[in-house]
Amino acid sequence: MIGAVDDVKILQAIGEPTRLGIVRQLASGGEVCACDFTACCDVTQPTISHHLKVLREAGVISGERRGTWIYYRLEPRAAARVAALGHTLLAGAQRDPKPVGAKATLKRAG
Amino acid sequence: MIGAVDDVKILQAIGEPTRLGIVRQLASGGEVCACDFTACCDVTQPTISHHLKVLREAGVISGERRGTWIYYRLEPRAAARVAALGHTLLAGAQRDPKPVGAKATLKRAG
DNA sequence: GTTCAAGATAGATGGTTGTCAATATGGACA
DNA sequence: TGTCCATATTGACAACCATCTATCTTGAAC
Repeated sequence: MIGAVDDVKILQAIGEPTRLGIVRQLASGGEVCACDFTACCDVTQPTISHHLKVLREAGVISGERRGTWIYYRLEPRAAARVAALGHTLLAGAQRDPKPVGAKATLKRAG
Repeated sequence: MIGAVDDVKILQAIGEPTRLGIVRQLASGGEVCACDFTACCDVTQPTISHHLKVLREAGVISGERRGTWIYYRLEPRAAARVAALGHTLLAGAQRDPKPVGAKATLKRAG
């Protein structure tokens, strides 16, 4: 399946307290200056910069420089992948329980 | 916000190749015997057992013993949290770009 | 060009994590 | 009771990661 590796990267990226905080702030703010993350989260500026890089390289956010400041926003493509995965899991969780494991089925049959 | 910590745990849990594979298999299979994970993923049995424990402790899956085998399934609550987060991110990504950062706004004004 | 502030990079470090081999546990069945 | 099989636990180790301090780069304005 194409994109499976990217999904892991996305989940790894947002599966960290500071980075999930950044992403949530972006989701509610739409567009946020990098300088504001330093204020909100209890880590130093290089750490924020590192986390922004991780999120950027995972395709979760993108930044645009405007003068001295850099403004970040969420990447719709990554957001869509998380939403799709959530939908898949929810559908799978609500499905009727019917075991289909090949090995288990064979053993139960034999 | 209640649940933020749990979200990180859930994302950390499914943000690993083997574990995401397990979860995807559960989503499509509904209910899977632990013995079948050993076959699919290219790791040893203790490693699978370890990953199942991580997923269990994050509330992503639950297991039920039936005779010799243990059958795992997805936990609807965790699946719902992923779906909700995906929805939040998608909504935030599609929002009109309007910077709201307090610090940045102040600086641009002054 | 100089200065100042925003952001990125480098290097170091302590903690976490994925993996394995070896062993333990616990149900099923003879 | 004893054996077999599925699963869990233990202990060890290498790789990775989040964080820091210090320093570099870059754009703006004087």
